[in-house]
Amino acid sequence: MWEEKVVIDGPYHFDLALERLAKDPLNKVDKDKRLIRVPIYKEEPEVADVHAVGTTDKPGFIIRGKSPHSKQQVMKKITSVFQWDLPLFEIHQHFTKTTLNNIFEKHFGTPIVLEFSLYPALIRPIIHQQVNMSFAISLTEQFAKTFGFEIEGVPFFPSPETVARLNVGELRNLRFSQRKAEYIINLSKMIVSGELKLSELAEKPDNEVIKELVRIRGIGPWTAQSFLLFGLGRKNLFPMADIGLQNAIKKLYLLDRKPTYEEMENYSKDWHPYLSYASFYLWRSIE
DNA sequence: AACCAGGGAAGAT
DNA sequence: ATCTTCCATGGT
Repeated sequence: MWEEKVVIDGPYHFDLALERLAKDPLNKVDKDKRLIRVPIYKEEPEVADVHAVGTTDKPGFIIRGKSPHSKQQVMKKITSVFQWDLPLFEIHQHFTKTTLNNIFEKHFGTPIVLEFSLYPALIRPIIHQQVNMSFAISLTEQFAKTFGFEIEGVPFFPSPETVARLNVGELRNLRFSQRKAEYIINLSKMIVSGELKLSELAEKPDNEVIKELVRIRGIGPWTAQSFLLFGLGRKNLFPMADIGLQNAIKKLYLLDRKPTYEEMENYSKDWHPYLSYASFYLWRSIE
């Protein structure tokens, strides 16, 4: 058992981040205690606790882990997942000059918290394709709880090896569509065989990652962009196929219909190179 | 009951 | 290359 305190530059509104994370039952969040229990995916999976002790302007955290042996690794993972190394001030500064000014002020300091591991970061958007949010969240929960495992009550996604051995029927029983079941099992098989190496994607530029992922059946532009945004923490993604983004823009600009791709392209011109944050805050604006 | 949902593949033009 | 249709299931 070890404990470490981290102080970072503000703004960083941890409570708003927890509020969003709490919508997913797989996340073990205690908003009153300002605490989240984090699954750490590594050789020997373990759980770490992240506990906020500071304010939005002076953010501080206490991290508690199990084995001193893996402390370095866990701290590095948590720092990157919670994006503690990215100053949000500069990003807010950028958006004050744009049409997203009000939205950014309303959700001031909300960080993008990444997926806890790359494999879930790819599986989750596939599950989320085309179905409403509550059903998607329910599917994902059943998937993780049925085929994954738990440590100290914290759910972990199954490994690619486990999923690769499933048959379509086992996922159909959880109300997955035939196609989605095929997508997920085949993708897992590709990871197991080494045909797809997620950790290597992390070294490549956005456009190459998209090019490589889109060749895989079941992964289109939206899913690849989502992986880059929430899996790799890339800063400049704007998934225009996303219904939520379309609705958020419709609301922001008071349109009587969903925007065309061309309109979205035009609106987003001032938001580079932080399109991921524009996307994220637009999603927040309709939640 | 009808329409929509944090898309993508397959088929048609 | 770009547009249209089908997939498939639950929520509102």
